[in-house]
Amino acid sequence: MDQDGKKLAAENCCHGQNMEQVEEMMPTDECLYDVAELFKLFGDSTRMKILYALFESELCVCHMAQLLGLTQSAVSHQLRILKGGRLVKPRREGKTVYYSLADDHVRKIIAQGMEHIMEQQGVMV
Amino acid sequence: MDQDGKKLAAENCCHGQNMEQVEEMMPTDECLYDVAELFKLFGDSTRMKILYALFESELCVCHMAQLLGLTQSAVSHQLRILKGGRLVKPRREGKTVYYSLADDHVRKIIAQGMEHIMEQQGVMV
DNA sequence: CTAATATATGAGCAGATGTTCATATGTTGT
DNA sequence: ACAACATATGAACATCTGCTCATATATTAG
Repeated sequence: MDQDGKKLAAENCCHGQNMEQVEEMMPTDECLYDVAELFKLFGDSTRMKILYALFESELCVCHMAQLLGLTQSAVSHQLRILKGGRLVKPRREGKTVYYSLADDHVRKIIAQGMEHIMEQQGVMV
Repeated sequence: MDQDGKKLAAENCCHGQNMEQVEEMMPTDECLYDVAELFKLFGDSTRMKILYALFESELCVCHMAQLLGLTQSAVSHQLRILKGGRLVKPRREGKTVYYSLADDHVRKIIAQGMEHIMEQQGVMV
């Protein structure tokens, strides 16, 4: 029993588990939070569309909007978020701003996700 | 001018861009949506904690709750979502249910995200 | 069957998120 | 300076999300 008078379930089940070991290899809460925040950036179809559109070459905001069938405003808002997360970087040329993927990691992460989807579709009936 | 009497911005800027080419290599909307949905699963710190806890070995629900300082209910709700997305799989043994990562892709994706975070922290001042 | 334990789930709620609309900022040409 | 164009941003709003609480289901022991 603990101080509250209730037995903690964890004390009774899966005794074989080495909890200390699991706890030791866990990253800090802050680190896990940051990773989650990173993946959150990829977790919206509008942002994913934008990122994928930038896979091969840079594009200006208006072209992205046109290509993806989105409002200029919506694209701009999402680009702001992506820029904040260092997933894309802007390059100004006169009135237009060209965006491109910030680094190759972004490409790798998306590719990995895409792979996983494809595999699952293959497995699905 | 288009039919609405407004010029489309995209017609005037970045003339050098080959939009057809970009459009051709774009995956279907459905595919992009699925990838976004996949990443959304990784985009919550509670779920990320759970996934990372399962990195090395399977764990039962109550142990996850204890280890991560979460309610059993909260963990169970998130496990349901993760299971739905085929990121984890359950194994029943008597009263307790052990969860483990569904496949190695999950590990790879998390590792890739973690790498990205580490790199950025290195770059930061 | 009943009690105890482990997990799952539905309802309700508070906070986060993405879009639209209007408007501001920045750049170029006249 | 002014007009036109490209982009950015703030406010408002509707939707989505994750948590808590209560309760249901499943399994085992007695």
